[in-house]
Amino acid sequence: MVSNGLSRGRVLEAGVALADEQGLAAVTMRGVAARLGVEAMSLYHHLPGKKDELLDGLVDVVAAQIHAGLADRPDGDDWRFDVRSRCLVARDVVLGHPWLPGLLGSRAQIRPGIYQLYDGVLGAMVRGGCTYRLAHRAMHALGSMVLGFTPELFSPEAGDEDASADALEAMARTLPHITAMVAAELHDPADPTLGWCDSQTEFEFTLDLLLDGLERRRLAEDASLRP
Amino acid sequence: MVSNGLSRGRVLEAGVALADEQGLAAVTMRGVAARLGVEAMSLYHHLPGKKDELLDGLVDVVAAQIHAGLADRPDGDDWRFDVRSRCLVARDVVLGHPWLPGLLGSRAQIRPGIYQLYDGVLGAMVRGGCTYRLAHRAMHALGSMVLGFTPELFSPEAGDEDASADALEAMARTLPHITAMVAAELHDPADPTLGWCDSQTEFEFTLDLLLDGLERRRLAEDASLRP
DNA sequence: ACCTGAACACCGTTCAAGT
DNA sequence: ACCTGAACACCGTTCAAGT
Repeated sequence: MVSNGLSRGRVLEAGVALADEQGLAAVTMRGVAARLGVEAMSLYHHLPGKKDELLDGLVDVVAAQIHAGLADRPDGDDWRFDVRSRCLVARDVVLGHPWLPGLLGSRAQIRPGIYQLYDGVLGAMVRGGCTYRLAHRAMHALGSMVLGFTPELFSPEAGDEDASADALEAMARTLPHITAMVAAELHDPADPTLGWCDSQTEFEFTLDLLLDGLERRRLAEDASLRP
Repeated sequence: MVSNGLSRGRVLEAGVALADEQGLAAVTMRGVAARLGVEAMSLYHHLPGKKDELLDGLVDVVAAQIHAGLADRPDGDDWRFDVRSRCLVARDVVLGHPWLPGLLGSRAQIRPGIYQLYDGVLGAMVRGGCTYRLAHRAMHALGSMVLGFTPELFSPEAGDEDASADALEAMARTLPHITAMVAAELHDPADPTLGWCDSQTEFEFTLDLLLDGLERRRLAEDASLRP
């Protein structure tokens, strides 16, 4: 036969299955190839970016599964319900691929599919009346819960310095809320303590959010024990 | 000379420095050895557990740094202040070793030094009047924020099935609050929906904690904009 | 005891060669 | 175009050998 039926999609599918069954360490070029009944070197034809592209592809596959799960999910009139259901869908998918958080943490670049997930949450919050700053902080808190990490949206790597006008337009099209958020925060000198993705401030904000909520639950438990 | 001055401590120190400078991928037996001016095979004498022991040792070094930072930190009369300062110290140390969360996520067993950190937070919360159940949920929420993960305390691996009476006694001594929490939750049939570390319930609890807190912040912002 | 050199089975990747 | 075999520089690890 002229072709083996090998394709980028089949290779990534095999990589995900291998990671699910034997962990990320088992995902080697030779291992994935063997699962497809093929030589390791054959993979390079379908993954010009080499193993980096394989690993990025694993992230893309999981991100696509999350997006598929989000598709048949109705938007409610309560932003909390909406964000909550998005997080639950994402978590449900990630539970089936427990290697994902570790993989995400080890990758240099964040994949577009992951950015799109954050963009959706951001949109739901802003529609619900949240400011971009509040939504930004929520992203960090929720991201670390669901995916085990949160990308620094403002870091130099996120928006490459050589970003062309075309690239910016494309970003505004696929990530409208992230784009708007960046614009809003760049032009908002209201709170100089926050500044440019001040991650320490973000961290303390989320920490206090949790501590305040826990104290409120503690007081409620106290009250119900001593009526 | 009869000895090279090589020791477990010096090997781990070199491993941490290498990880800090070039990332976790650079931490190879040969790489660490080269940094010490020695052959890779020499390391095995000081790390009988091989590379696994090296990686566990990196975790231990960072955990020790956090414990050192916690030592000169006064306990306040507000549990939130106490927990907050513990989290900030831990985060401060982890920022200097950004490879730690990924490493923790990839390790099978959780190190005693990490358990001790959780035990300290647990103790502060219980002293402040929190129930063990609430403190348990807080641990998951805070753990994923600071270390990027939270161990399943009740999983079979955590308390090995062949745990001897001696081992249990040692655990009760070094991890008094975790031991008490496990005991309390095992003998508390009050809430059958939670059960044995029901991680889905834990997740939804934390999620709602965040969403409720965000909604409260949103309403506060709204009120301040329209006085 | 502490350290080493040679060797083995792996890994990612290149390159020239097959069809 | 799609796939392969041989080869290279790495990796963790073993083992027999040095001191």
